[in-house]
Amino acid sequence: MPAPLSQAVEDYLKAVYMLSQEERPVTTNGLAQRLGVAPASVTNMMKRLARLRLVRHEPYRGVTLTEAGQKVALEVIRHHRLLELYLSRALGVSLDRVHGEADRLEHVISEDLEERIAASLGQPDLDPHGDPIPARDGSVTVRTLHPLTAATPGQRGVIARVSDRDDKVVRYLAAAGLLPGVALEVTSTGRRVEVRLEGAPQPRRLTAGLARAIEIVVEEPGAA
Amino acid sequence: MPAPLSQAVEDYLKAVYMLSQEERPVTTNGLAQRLGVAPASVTNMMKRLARLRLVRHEPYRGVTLTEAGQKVALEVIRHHRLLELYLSRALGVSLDRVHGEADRLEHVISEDLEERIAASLGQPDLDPHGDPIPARDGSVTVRTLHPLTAATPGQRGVIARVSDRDDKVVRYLAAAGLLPGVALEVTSTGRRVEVRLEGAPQPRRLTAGLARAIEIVVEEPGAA
DNA sequence: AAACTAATTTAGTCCAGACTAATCCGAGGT
DNA sequence: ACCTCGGATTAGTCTGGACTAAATTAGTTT
Repeated sequence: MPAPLSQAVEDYLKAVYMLSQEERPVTTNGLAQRLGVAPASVTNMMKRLARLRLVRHEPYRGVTLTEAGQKVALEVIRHHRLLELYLSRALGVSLDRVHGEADRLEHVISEDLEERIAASLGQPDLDPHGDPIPARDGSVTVRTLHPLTAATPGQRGVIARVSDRDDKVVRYLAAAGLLPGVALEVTSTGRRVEVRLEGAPQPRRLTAGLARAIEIVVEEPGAA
Repeated sequence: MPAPLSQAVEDYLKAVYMLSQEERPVTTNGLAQRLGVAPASVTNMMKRLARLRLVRHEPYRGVTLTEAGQKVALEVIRHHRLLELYLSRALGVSLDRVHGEADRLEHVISEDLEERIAASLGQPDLDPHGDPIPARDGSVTVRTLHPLTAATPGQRGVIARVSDRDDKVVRYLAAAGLLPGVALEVTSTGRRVEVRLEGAPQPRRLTAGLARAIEIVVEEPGAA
């Protein structure tokens, strides 16, 4: 059996996967920034991961995950998102804290525990921020979402995802009731987006940073 | 604020505390064996911990925890035992697996999560093996228990504790129904101990290794 | 095509935590 | 008082994972 992977290795692989979802190619600097680490440290680790056949590293060009590397990344992400949902649902941990807690727990739970958590949640497929939970076999159900920043005035929709990157942002959004599942109408766009929550009389203005953290599913007026 | 302590440091402090409960002085070899590490590594770490004022180290004599060191150890043990109980109760993890799982989780849960777990269990004071869970303030309620190996024939009692050191042993005992809370009568002692469980017609013979893992509270015939 | 710039990689260092091999105490038996 | 022997410590090495400073490369600009 292969030696167990360190927490650091898991973190790097997870970061490569997540960055590759948002921008190609995945750069050294991008990873360094995401991980809060010096670029040289990233290069170093990428060489190690390449030796382990977990990534392909084209010097100066970027990095991609191999099959094996992606498998590890998805496993860690599955842990992370299951834990977020579990902590939120079963223990009432607030939405802005589940991310940090899960970041540490994700590396230490056994497959047995993972499965028990998944079972107790009914094999869910979305975490509390609206991100998909990869299945045990590594498959991910993708939804096509619309960033709130790209909405047009008059559009109605439902919040589908709230980025968990910055817990300050999450804390603010949660306090304002801007959570996955909440219906809203976009009343004005531009530098700042204005939305009116379902049932609320007043629209509410969001800073660019807040709006960027939200994605919605647009309501089809006459969908089947 | 002091730098956060590494997992290794927490493990060593926990081991010092637990060993000191069973034998004085706490020796380098004892720790090495307990931690599955070479004696030289222990000496090394003890010097580091002494510099951090977490232990007092008398070279060639042994080691004791300082106030600060004991506080850390009890905190980790509290985490460990709360987690064991939680995993067992809330997620149905089997008794022989909770220990290993908790050994990894104990280092990564926040104080907030610790408190939520404790609350959801009703601030318990015993873990599923019958070991006391230290309170938040570091106080530990000690019970006087009798090792099964020291019992005399005819004594009746209730299993109060099952050592979690060796999960093979725990697995066996759990399968045999020898768990905390179970009433029994000691039918014969010596090299091998024989006990009859409450309601069982046949006594059951235990190897020395199994008997050593069990402690009981002896039934007072006419207690007030 | 040459030069500049920003990103990347290399080179060298550090610390934590483990190891082995060699040395050193200290307690008990003579 | 001395020797011996097992436990403890020192000395030296290794690996993982981080850092800074210096060198290199790719892409853009002129």
